[in-house]
Amino acid sequence: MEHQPKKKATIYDLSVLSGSSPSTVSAVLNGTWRKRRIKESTANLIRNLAEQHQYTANLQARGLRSSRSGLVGLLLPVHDNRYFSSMAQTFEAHVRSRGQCPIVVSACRDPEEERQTVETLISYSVDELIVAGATDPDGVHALCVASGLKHVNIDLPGALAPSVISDNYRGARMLTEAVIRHFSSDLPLQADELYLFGGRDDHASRERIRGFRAVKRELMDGDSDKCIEPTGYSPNMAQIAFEQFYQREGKLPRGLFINSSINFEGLLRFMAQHPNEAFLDIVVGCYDYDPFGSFLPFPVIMIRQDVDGMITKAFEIMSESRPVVQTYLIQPQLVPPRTALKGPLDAIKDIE
Amino acid sequence: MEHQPKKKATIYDLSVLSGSSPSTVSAVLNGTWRKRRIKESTANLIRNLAEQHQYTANLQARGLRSSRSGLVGLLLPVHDNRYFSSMAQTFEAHVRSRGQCPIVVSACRDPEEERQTVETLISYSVDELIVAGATDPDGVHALCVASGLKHVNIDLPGALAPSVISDNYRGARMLTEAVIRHFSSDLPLQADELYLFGGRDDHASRERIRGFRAVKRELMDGDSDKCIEPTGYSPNMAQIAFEQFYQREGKLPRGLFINSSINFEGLLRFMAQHPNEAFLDIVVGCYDYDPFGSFLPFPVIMIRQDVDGMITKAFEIMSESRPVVQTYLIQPQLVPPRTALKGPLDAIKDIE
DNA sequence: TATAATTGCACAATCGATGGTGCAATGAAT
DNA sequence: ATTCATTGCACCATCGATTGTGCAATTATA
Repeated sequence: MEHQPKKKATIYDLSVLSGSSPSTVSAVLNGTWRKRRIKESTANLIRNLAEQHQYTANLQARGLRSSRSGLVGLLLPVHDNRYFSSMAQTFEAHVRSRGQCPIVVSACRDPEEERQTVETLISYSVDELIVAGATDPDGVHALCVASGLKHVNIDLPGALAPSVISDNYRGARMLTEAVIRHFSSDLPLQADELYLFGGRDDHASRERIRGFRAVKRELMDGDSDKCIEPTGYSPNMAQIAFEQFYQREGKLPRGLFINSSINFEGLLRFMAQHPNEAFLDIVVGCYDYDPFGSFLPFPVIMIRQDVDGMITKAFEIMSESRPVVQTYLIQPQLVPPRTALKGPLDAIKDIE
Repeated sequence: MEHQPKKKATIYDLSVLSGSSPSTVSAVLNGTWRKRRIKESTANLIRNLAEQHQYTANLQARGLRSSRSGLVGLLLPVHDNRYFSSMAQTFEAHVRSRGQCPIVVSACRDPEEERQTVETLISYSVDELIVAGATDPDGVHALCVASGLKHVNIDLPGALAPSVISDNYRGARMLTEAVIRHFSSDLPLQADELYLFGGRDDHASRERIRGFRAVKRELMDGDSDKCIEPTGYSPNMAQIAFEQFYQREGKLPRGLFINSSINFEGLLRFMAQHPNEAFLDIVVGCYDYDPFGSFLPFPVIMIRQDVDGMITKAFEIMSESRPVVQTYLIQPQLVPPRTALKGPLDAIKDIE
C-alpha cells in the first residue's frame, strides 16, 4: 500500500515516447489501425511501448467517448440461492466468451431498488442488460428504452420487452404429477393431502399454481382453494405457514408442492423444530433444483430450470436488430430424488 | 424497443434551460453548490429542471474527471455455492448502505482471469476492492498497488495486503472434535476411520488439515497421512476420491471431514450411485454451511464462516488511512445437524 | 461617497480516448 | 515532367462532468 502509485500510462504518454500522435496510438491499441492505414512498423513500435509501460486503456474515457462500455449487466433479485447463483455463474461464462465484462447486481426484489440500480448501470453505459426475476420489469423497461439499452427479461416476463422464462405451467404439471405418482397405489395420495406452498402474485407463481391445479383436477378429483398457500418468497413466511398447518392438522400434508428453493428453506426451519418422524410419509416437489435438497431424508422431486438455455436464448434475442416483444418458454427438467446434476461449476478447470 | 431513445439530458442542456453555466449546474447537482456560493433560488430552479428532464449524471464522465467511480468490487472465485453467494449478498447490503454501487465478478479460480478482471475493474476506477478466495492474491495486489486501489483479501490471505479470513485452524478443530464426539461411546470412532477429503494446497486447506490432525492426535491416538485426501475444489474430483475409497475398502469411512460444500457435492454424486444403506453409520463434518446439507439423512455437522463479520472487518480495514498488512482471524461457528440458520436473505423485505 | 469585503456566478482547462478530416510525401501513370 | 492516386499520419473537436480562478455586481464599512 506504500509504493508510488505511479500514474497509469495513457495514449499521450505513449504518443510522446513513440513520436506519433495520440490518435495514432489510440488506433494502434484499439485495433482500428489497419483501417487508418498505419504502417505495420509504427504499430509494432507502439505496441511494444504499450507493453513495456503496461498500458491499459482507461475504460471510462473510452466509454465516455464511444458511449459503450464493454459491460454486460445481470440484474438479480438475490444472490443467495442455487437457482440465481447458477444463473450468475452461467451468465458470466457467456459474457466472457464474448469478450465482454460481466457484472452482476442484485436488487432485493424491490422495485425502487431495481430502478435505481438500472439507472446506475445505464449511467455507466452498460451495453446490454438481462433483467432476472424483476418485480417491476416494465418499470425497468421504461428506463432502458429511454436510453436505448438492449435488454431482455428472464425468469419473470414483462409486457414490454422480450422475455425468456421457464415453462412454468408444464414444469408444474410435471412436478405435480411426479409427486402424485410417487405414492404407492396401496395408499395413494388424496386431493386434500396435496398442498402448494410459497410464491406470490407473479407470473411464475400463477402459472405454477395453474399447472398444479390442472393436474390435481385431472389425476385426483378435487382441487380446492385451500390447498394453495402463497407465502411470498421468504423462508420465514413459509416456515410460519408450515407451522400453522401443522398446528391445525397435527401433521404436514403428505404431498407438498413448494414453489421455490427459498420457500423450501422454510420447510427446513420447520424441520429443525420437529423430529424426523414427522416426515416419514412425505413427498416434496420443489420448483427449483438444489443438489443438497435432492438428498433429504424423504423423497424430494425437483424441477431444474434450464438456466443455460434461458441465458443462451436471451443473448440470442439481444443480438437481433429488432427483437420481437414476446415471451419465449424454455422447458425445465424434472429431477428425481437423490440426483446430483452437474452444474456450471463443472465447466471450470480446477488444477490439481 | 422503438421509441425515440432521446438522448439523456446533460448539464449543458440544463445550463441552457436554466440560463446558468454548466459549472453552476454541475455544482448544484453534485451537492457542492453551497461551497460555491450558489444562490438557493438558482439551485432550486436547476434542481426542478433536472427533475423534469430526468437528469442523471453520466457516471463515466464523472469518473473520468474525478478518477473515482462510486463502484465497489467483489472478486469471487465462483458464484454457485452458498458460501460465496451469501458473501455476495452480504457484500451488496454493506456497499449499498454506504451509498455506493456493488459489483460482483467471479474469476473461476484462474490466476490469469483474476488479474485480467482486476485490470478491468481498475480501468473503471473502482474505488475499493474485496478479493475473495483468490488463487493468486499477491498478483492481484501488485495491480492494485500500481494504481493505488484500496483492497483487502478475504477468505484466503495474501502476503502483501491486509487479509480477513476464517479461523480455519480453530474451525477445523471444532468440527473434527464434534464429528468424533458424535459417535456413541459403545462404538467410538477410530483414528483410521476418520478421513479428510477435499481442498488443495492453499492456506485454508493447510490450516484445516492442521487442525484436523491436531485433534486426531489429541483425541485419538493416530494421525496417519493416508487419512488426508486433497481433491481440489471440484465436485468431480471429490466424487472420484469417494468412489476409489469405496472400491478399495468396501465402504466409506465412518467419519468424514469434508473441506468445503463444493467437495460435499462430490459426496452427493457418490450417494446418487449408492443406496442409502451405505450411509447408515456415517457422520459428516463439512467446512461450510449449506442449509439443505444440514438435513441430509445422516448427521451432518457444519461450520458456518462468519461472512458478515468478515465483510464488516474488511470494510473497516479499507476505511483506515494506512491499513496494517496483517491477517485477521474471524471465528466461525459450529452448526449441529438439522439446523436452519438465518441468512442474508432474511434481511430482505418480502412484501405480502 | 469612496473603498473594501462579500456574494454569485461564468470561464476555461482537464480527465483519456475516439474518429472525421486534411495534407504532405511517395509512387504510378501519361 | 506533370498530374493523379495512394499511403501514412497529424490535427482537432468531442463525449459530460469537475474545479481552480477571475470578475462584476452587490453590500458593508469608513
